[in-house]
Formats: sequence, structure tokens, C-alpha cells
Amino acid sequence: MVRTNKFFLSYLEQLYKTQQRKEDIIVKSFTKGKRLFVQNENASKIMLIKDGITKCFFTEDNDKEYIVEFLGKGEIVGEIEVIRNIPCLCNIEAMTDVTVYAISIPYFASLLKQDIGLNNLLLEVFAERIVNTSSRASYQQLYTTECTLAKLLELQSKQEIEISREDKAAYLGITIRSLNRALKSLDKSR
Amino acid sequence: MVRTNKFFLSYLEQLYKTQQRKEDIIVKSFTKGKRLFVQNENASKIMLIKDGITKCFFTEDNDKEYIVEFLGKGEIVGEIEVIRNIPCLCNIEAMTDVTVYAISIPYFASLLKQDIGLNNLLLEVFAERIVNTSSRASYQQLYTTECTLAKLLELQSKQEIEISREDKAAYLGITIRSLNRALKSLDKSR
DNA sequence: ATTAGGAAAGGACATTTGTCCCGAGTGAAA
DNA sequence: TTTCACTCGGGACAAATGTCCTTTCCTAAT
Repeated sequence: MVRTNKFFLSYLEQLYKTQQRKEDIIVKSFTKGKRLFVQNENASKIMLIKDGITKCFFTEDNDKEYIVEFLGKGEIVGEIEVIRNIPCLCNIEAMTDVTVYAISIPYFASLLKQDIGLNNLLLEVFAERIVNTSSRASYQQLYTTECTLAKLLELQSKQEIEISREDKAAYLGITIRSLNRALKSLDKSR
Repeated sequence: MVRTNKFFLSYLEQLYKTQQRKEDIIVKSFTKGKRLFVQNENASKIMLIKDGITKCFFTEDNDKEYIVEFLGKGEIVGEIEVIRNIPCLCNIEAMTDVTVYAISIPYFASLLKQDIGLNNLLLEVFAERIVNTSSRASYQQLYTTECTLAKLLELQSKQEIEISREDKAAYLGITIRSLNRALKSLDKSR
């Protein structure tokens, strides 16, 4: 559930060490709660998470939130926006203190045009995200809240993170009231 | 809603014409209703749609279906499975008679390792799919059925296709009963 | 023309989910 | 210690959705 990618992380560490122009990749930090990207705003950098955990979520016009995924070490953010040339699709918020490699857009764009290793890494990341996002969308639409919650709790138990009730509800796309009910009903069934 | 990609189509036409080994890319046809890929089975080819419209959908264990997207000319299918080395994520079914370029997996894999143009095309397709899938998942979770149906009808009116009630319901992830109700209630409001 | 079979729409009820609100519990300040 | 204010969990009702079943309509065969 918290995605990570050690290959991409070491690829970028390598790139960082050997870069010619020292301003192409810089290390930045965000304290817990700060946003790396804000939905609908234009991004000035692409980032790769060096340490910490973030959440990637939509804020809809009706003020409800939907968490797409949790991103940890080695996950890249902002690249879709550059590739498609659009403003930020969603928000990325630091759930813990976070440090990132921030890559300038022109530099990243030039790498895209020449570095096949980077292309392959990105394709793998994208394929993984498509698999996750689409199969989750299907599951959430076609199963009961209780089932999707059970799945979430199981995923969470395999990870090291604490997810607040708000975030659980936002991940499932339901209200806190419904989440409480589902939690209670899962309790009963064991 | 019916995705298409003329750049990818002409890229593949070019490739097809100039291929060395005549068995790397072949043209195949599927009549309406036939499946190009079956969920959980292993794919033997990657395909790019030359003509016709397909639907890409999950069948869950509870027998309900969820349509991820409709794919038309120039859309590629089966590539995610090769990149991630997994069995078919979902079903791809011909909604009209369909012809495709069927590409052998080893050939495609070798192209991936060397052809940056292909990599860039794929990255754009993937980025587009992630944008669509994730924003639709969010919208469907956080808005009422009526809103999502209205959006679907609007999208459909801009396209040339007819979508059956079953397919509309599967696209929205709801039952036909609920779809009928929502249709009726939309009627009333104008 | 009549009737049987099947598909589709919608009524009726059950279940699920959301909204609103109240009361218990907690922490901080007087 | 008392009280105020705030948060959180859950009760009660409303709205939405699913399930089941009946009715209607269409088609095809006799």
C-alpha cells in the first residue's frame, strides 16, 4: 500500500552524485503536513522521495477527499504532469517529515528523450500504478465497504505506518460514520 | 471515453511495413463479442487496435463487472502484462468487429530495450491512463450515481458509440436497477 | 391470430450509507 | 476543582442502493 522503489532510488542517487550542473537535482525537505504539490497548481519540479511517507489525494469540488495511494522511498511524483503538460492532478502531502530529490523540469525532460534506463524504470512504475489503481477502483465499486475495509486493514498490518481514521475513510472514499460502522461490524465477526 | 491514439497507430503501421521477420507483427481479426484477452490467462501477444472498439473490464469473484475504459484505434493492450510479467489483468472484448496488429512478445521486449520513441509513446499513453483511471475512481467514490451517470452520458454524446445499459451499469459499477432509477431521475430534472 | 418464452422495466422491501445531532470524555484555563 | 470548549463515537432518521419478484411487452412458433 505504501509504494516504494529501491531501483529508482539508487538510480537517482547515482544521478545526483554525478550530475554536472549542481542545480539540476537538489535535496529538499518538507515537514509533516506540508504539501509537495497542490492540486491544479503548476509544478516547478519533479520529485523523488528520498525518505518519509506521503499521501497522494484528490480534493473534489464537494470538498471530499480521495486518497489514491501512499508513496514512500523511491517513488517519483510530478512526472505525469510534465509528460502530459498539465497542472498538478492531485495533492501530495507529507505524512511524516520528508526529504526529496527535486529535479528541474528541463533536465528531466532531456533525460526522458535520451535515457532508456529512465524510460524503462518509469514504464515499470506506471504499469504498477495502473494495475493498482484500476483493480482497486473495480474492487471498491463492486464489493461492500466491509470487504474493502478488511483489505485495507490487512494491507496496513503488513506495513509500518499508522493511518488515521480520516485517512482510512478517504482511502475508501466513504464517510467517517460509515467507517466506524464497518469497523464495529468487523470486530463482531471475530 | 473511447480512447484512441493516432501517433501510436502510425508508429505501428510504419513498423509493420518495414519489419524484417514477417512473423513479428501480424494482422488479426476478432468478431464482435470475441475476447482479445481473458482475465488471469497468459497472453501470447501484445496487440494494437487497428480498427474497431473494445472494452476493457474486470470480472470480480462475485461475478460483477467493472469497465475500466473503452479502447479504439491506436490503443495498445497487453503491454502492462509484459512489462510486469503477469497474467492478464482484465478482459478485453470486441464491441464491434475488430482488427489488430499482434506483436510477438520477444520482439516487443527487444524494442522496449532499444527504441526510445516507443518508450516515449508508451509513457504518454500510461500517463493518460493513470490520469483517467484515478480521477474517475475518485469521482465515482465521492459523487452520487446521478452525477457520475450525467458525466457518462455527456461523454457518450461526444462519441460515435452506443453503450448498452449493461455496459453503462458496468462502467459506473452499479446495478441495472440503480442505473434505471438514475436515468429516470435525470429525465425528470429537465 | 394465439400463445409461450424471454427480456426489460419498475414496484416493494431490505440493507447500506449519509446527515444531523447529542452526549461522553478529555484537556486547558481560571 | 470547576467549567468551558472541543473532539469523537454513535443514535436516529433520511436517502440511496441492492435484491427479489411481478408485470408488461416483444418476438417467434404453431
